[in-house]
Amino acid sequence: MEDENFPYLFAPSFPLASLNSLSLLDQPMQNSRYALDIDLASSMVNGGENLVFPSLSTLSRNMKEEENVNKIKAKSGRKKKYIPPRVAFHTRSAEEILDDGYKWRKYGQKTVKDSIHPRSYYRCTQHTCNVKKQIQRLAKDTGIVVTTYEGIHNHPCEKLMETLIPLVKQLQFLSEFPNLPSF
DNA sequence: CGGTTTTGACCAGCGC
DNA sequence: GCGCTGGTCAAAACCG
Repeated sequence: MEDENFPYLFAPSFPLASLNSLSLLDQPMQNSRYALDIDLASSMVNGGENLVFPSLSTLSRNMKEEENVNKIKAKSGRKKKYIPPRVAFHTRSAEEILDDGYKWRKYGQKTVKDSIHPRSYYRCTQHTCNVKKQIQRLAKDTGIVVTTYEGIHNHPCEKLMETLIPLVKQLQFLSEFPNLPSF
């Protein structure tokens, strides 16, 4: 893959569940720079990996660039809070906790202005990894859950590895018998 | 017992 | 300054 950061940015199951209706929003949520509109209700209709993966790859690259630019600005410029790039997923779902393949630890919850529903704060449980996410319901449309990610995972997704490792082992095993009929 | 959630306290920006 | 708001800390509670 051309973007080395991409595989660690988002786990497969989360976007995969929503391939059918992923689209870029015109207006990003709050202070998140990028937003993706996802409809879980129409999930699993067909596989559209080619649709999603390139756009997430681009997002990852944009976030990295923006992070670098902002850090340089923060160093040389005046005292302003550094806001890291964020990505917001809009997901129509009754369930708030969407499985994105990573393990998270909740570290806070806040009632936010102009919304009945509280916002929850999560951190990636991997000690070396400081990726965070926020979860809240959209005030305007309660059916929509907004999941905002901040940072890029510096380790692979557990769930992804769980499924991949047996496959790789099997391939290694099969490769020891080059005369086997291929499929 | 170890990890996670809950929840009020605390703190840092921002606008006035 | 001062109050409001959003983000984080940390102690206690909770749970397998």
